[in-house]
Amino acid sequence: MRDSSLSPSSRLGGAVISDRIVSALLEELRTGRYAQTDRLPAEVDLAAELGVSRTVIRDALSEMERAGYIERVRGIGTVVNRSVLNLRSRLDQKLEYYPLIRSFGSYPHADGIQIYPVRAGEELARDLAIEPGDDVICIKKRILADTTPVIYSIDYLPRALFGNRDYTRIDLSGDVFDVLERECRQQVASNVAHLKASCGDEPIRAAMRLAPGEAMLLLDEICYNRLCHPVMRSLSYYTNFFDFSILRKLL
Amino acid sequence: MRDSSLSPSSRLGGAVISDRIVSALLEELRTGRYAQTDRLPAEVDLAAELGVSRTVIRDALSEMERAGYIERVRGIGTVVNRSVLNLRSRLDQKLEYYPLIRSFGSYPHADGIQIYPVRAGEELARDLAIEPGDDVICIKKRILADTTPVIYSIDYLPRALFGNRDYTRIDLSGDVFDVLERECRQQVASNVAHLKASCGDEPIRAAMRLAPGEAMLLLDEICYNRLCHPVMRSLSYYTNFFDFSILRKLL
DNA sequence: AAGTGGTCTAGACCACTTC
DNA sequence: AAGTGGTCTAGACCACTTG
Repeated sequence: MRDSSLSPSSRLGGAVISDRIVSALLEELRTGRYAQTDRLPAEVDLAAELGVSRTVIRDALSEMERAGYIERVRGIGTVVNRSVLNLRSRLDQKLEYYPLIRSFGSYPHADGIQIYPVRAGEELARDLAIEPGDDVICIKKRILADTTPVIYSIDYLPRALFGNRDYTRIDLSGDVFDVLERECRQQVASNVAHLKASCGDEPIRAAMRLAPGEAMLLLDEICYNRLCHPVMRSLSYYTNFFDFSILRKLL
Repeated sequence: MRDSSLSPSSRLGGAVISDRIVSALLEELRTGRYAQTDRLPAEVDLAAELGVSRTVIRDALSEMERAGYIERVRGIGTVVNRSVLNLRSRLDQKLEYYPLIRSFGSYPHADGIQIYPVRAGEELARDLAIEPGDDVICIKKRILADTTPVIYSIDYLPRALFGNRDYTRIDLSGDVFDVLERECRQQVASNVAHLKASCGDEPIRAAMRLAPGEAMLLLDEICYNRLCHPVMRSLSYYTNFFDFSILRKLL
């Protein structure tokens, strides 16, 4: 029943048409035909115009609603939230800080890197779904945007992720997400972060060049791969260089 | 084609069957048949067992995936994320702090309440989609959990939301979400928060009884109703009494 | 080859809002 | 009454993973 000419050349993994529709609608909303409107056309109209079934349109709109760009109201229509549309630095959507720093036009790099092995205690073992006493690699470093210190990060990676290789011969100094992907074939799909405000201890404050009265966001995170298996625990201190936003919705 | 006997007595607004399925599955995952497993049955099996079409199952699973409880992997199945399942205090899901404080078994109440009118400046007017110079009601207060100060909040509500009524005769001292709903017929559907770490100024630190070296989360929020119209701006200082977690996912 | 989730169609009816 | 989004069915085929 499906016209396969609609989904050709799909080297992509998952959604094809409906993802393309999301991109197209976001583009139209930002700079195109729908840039001035606060309502999208009715679902049936969109479906007719784009030559797909209403289900496809609804899939696309569901994704956009999940991200907060629109709100669908029964009997009314599809309403646009322009404020959300213009947000950058969404803490709930972005996981990696290297691309984030680049998006500000700054050059991300690390210094003061320390790498050493530790043995997992009770808590770390539970967090990483390993046994207490198992080997864990700890990576501490300071991240700068150009010359400004913006993050102090402490990462814990299960030694087992590197198999039998000698991890001391692997370059662990770059973006830890790249390391995980390149060296461990692990993609981080989601991440649970506990949020605190922290002033940090003296060495960290000095490293981050904090003025008195300045505080940092402390993100205590566990990263999971697609199969919901933990692959990393991180503690990251973020200065207020970042203007993180998050979308909060009742579910 | 639809058997209406499946959706009886639906005083509920939206989803009926699929919402019931979400609740049932979450219950089974937490304390029932699926409490020990890390995979849910295949979609077709769930559909057959529950006597609904696969679409309904997929709607339910989509909602659960959005919340982070499960991850669906093509060719593999539906994987459970037990860590997310056990989270409380999700900053991305909860908007109101009164119920949150209650969920810790504490009694939420406010003191030091100040209410006064202000005129909107450029920024506030833009945030609230009103004109500069328009009347805005400012509510400042301290929130306590039992006897511990946990939040200092500053709320800005457009005067126009109260129509012609004399707002000084309205009780604005309780949960501001209740006030919005009861007095303004406005339900907050979503909320964009900008996150900072802050030490606060001296009066606030004193009011919150902060020790030296303690910092607070500062949430700078704009609340929207279902129609994506802003209804409130808030600045809230949260002490680390709260252990907020958030789910971060690539979209 | 078998099994899983992902996409899509075509059509039906329900619930809510507005005129 | 007309229009909107919300729910649901029944069935098809695609893409990926595993044995």
